[in-house]
Amino acid sequence: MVTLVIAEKPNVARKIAYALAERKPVRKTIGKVSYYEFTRDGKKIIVAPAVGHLFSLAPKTKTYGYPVFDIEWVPVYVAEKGKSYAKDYIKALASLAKRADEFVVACDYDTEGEVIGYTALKYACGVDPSKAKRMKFSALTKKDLLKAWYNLEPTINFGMADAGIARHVLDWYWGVNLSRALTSAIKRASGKWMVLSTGRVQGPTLKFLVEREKEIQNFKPKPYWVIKMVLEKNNSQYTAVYEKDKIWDEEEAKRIVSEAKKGPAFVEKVEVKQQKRNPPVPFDLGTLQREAYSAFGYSPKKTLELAQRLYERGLSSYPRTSSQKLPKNLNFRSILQNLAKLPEYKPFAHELLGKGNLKPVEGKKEDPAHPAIYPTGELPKPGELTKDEANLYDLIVRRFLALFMEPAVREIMKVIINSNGHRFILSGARTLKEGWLKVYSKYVKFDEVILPPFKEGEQVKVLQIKREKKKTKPPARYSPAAVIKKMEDLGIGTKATRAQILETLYQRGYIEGKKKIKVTPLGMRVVEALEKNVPDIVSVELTRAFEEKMEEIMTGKAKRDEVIEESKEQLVKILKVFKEKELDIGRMLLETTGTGVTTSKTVAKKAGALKESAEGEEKAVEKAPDKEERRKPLVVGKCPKCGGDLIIRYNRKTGKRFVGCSNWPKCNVTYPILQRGEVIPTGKTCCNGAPVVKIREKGREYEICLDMNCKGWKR
DNA sequence: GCAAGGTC
Repeated sequence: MVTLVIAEKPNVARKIAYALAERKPVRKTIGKVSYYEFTRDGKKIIVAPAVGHLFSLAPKTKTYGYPVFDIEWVPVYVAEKGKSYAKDYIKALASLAKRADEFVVACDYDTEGEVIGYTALKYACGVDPSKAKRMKFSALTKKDLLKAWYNLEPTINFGMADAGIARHVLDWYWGVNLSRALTSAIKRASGKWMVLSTGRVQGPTLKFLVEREKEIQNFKPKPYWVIKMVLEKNNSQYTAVYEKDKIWDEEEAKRIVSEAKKGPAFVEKVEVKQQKRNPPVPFDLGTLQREAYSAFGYSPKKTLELAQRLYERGLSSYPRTSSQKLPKNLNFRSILQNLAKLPEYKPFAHELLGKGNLKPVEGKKEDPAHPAIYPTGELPKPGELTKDEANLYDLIVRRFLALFMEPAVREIMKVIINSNGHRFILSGARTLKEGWLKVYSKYVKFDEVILPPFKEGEQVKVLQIKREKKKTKPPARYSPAAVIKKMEDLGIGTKATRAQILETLYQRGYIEGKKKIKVTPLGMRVVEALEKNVPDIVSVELTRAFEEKMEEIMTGKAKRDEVIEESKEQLVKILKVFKEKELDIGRMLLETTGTGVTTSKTVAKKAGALKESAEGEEKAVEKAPDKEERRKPLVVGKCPKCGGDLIIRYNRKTGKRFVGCSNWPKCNVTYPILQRGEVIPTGKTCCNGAPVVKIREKGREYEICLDMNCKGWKR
């Protein structure tokens, strides 16, 4: 009897093995994959990892059209570029499965974990998922893992697996079909191939950015006045502000100033309050991403990458967590002892080690799979970390140290000055007791405005009372960190995907600006087009609806395939209408001014996002009354056979481009051409009069002859 | 090529 235990990821496989093994487990490898062998209660056990999803959905037949609903599970490395690392893991599971006669899924206990386990069993191990048992644990401690091992669920949770599968399919149906529809629309209107996309998370994210953009565009600044009193005490000047912070009427402001100037001014009241400020809570990923953005200006994606690197070096814990709580059984003392070896943390760590009871503050958020992010106590070797890694490490360590420290105590002082019946407020604030600020003041700033003592009733020496004209400001643009927060608040995306989805919006040319995000005209039009035709996809309600359906599948109130079928029928209708209006929608996407209702006149001139545009194509849309004549194609040279124009054409079925003669069908000259990159005519010819074109792709440029038999032919 | 979700 050999039992194969499948973990969600390598690190967890190791932990499970160490927890379940009676002695030290034996680590073995297949390819690059480590797995563990050991015995327990006389039973041979192998623990092997997946690396997240090993299988992904892909269309059964390769077409470029839509709608497409015929999909299947394929290895991730087949479906997506850059996933070749998964190959070894699938191989390893397949080979270990041959030796096993019992299977246990030990992935994270959530819908995705269940899908990872289900697909690994079915497609990598080649076994019936209903034969497998389930290890159910919520912490990776020895105690919890052993308990789970001795209380195995008899089967995997098929409700959860079905809900998860439905989520994958629905996201694919909606996302891929609508992305294809958008891409197709802009191609029909412009003749240009440009990938557009949307989805259950991209849609609403872009939408709230668009809403902010509109608020800013429509914003009319409104003037108002503030009144300030400059006063002197102990040879220093201080500025108090009028109790009403905005005065909308200038005459009123004038009146207040002239009345207040008459004086006399005296201290009406002094309010002093002490405020206790508790340490900040442990880092979940979102909070870390926000803090790293405000401290260092790192994008959420960059922060996740840095945190992942620190994790892989063993310096900090797993980053993709939404927990704000530290594990109860973590050995804080030993972590602190190690951190004390680094001079910059030594005084703080020593202070804490002197305390009897080490109790960190904790936040509200929880995560069944992982605790909050903390330093492990492993120390970076000198020079091991890059500047960015070192910055993030410092942030994580200081945050950790702060958790155990005393609250800071702040004094807030408010002096109310009355001058001829008008009240002005002088505010001060200072830190009385630093507490955790000692270690964390690098990353959090509190105002220090120290006021001299004031007594109630004392006369105030007023130097000046003045009014200042100000204007209301439009709402601020979102920063990348603020987008992540907003997504969290709306409950769209996950901790692991939000940063990447934001990057996708940049890649699509929907948004720009590294710190202050601006929606491009293209981004505005995409939301407009979707709102008009597929309002569901830009609404967070779609996520809510999916969640409800998943809940129903899990509880057995709904069937997976019926839910999928229902969504498919809904999409079929939507996509049919979309297709009929494709050309209009495409034209609308190209517009950069106006409301988007006008059609062919206001066109592609400023479609700045169309980076691949070739000269001469853009105006074509203007005189575009008819379906086929709508785009003026790019001429790359003269036809060697009939002297006609050689133009870029697209295969109707596959959407692929090629070079063909404008006199087709009379002349049948065609050349294949690379699918990627911008094509630039050179005017030169080569073999048998075939044109030479320049291809510009991702900053690279090269010239090729279009004749495949040419010696210089590439690809 | 297109989604969103795990993970390196």
